[in-house]
Amino acid sequence: MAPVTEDQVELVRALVAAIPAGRVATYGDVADAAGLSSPRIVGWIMRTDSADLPWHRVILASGRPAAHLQTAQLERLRAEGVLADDGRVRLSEARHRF
DNA sequence: ACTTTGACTAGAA
DNA sequence: TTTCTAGCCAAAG
Repeated sequence: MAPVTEDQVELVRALVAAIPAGRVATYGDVADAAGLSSPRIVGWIMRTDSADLPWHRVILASGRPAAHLQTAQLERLRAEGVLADDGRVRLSEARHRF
C-alpha cells in the first residue's frame, strides 16, 4: 500500500464526522474504512487535527476511550445515549458500521 | 539516517 | 479479566 495521501486523511476526517450521535467506531474500523494499513495512522491524524471532529466517538478496540481522554469521553458519550459498563462502552450495541 | 514516541490492535500468558 | 509482547507506521528529535 502506498504511503498515506491527503485523500486518505480527508477520508478519515469525513468518516469520523459521519459517525452519528449515539454511535461509536474503533480506530481499527476507521483505518479499515479509509484504507489505511494501521490504526496508529488514525491515532496520529486525530492527535494532529481533531479540532472540528467528534473525536469522542472514536474509541479503542477494547471499548475504552484513549487513556488520557477516558473521563471526558465517557461523560460525553453517556450524554449522547451510548451505553457503557463501568467505563467500558458496549461495542456490540453502540459500534457504528460503515 | 537512526532512535524514540504515540489518541492502536491481536494474540498469548 | 488483566498484563505483556510483537507488529504496526508516520512524525519528531
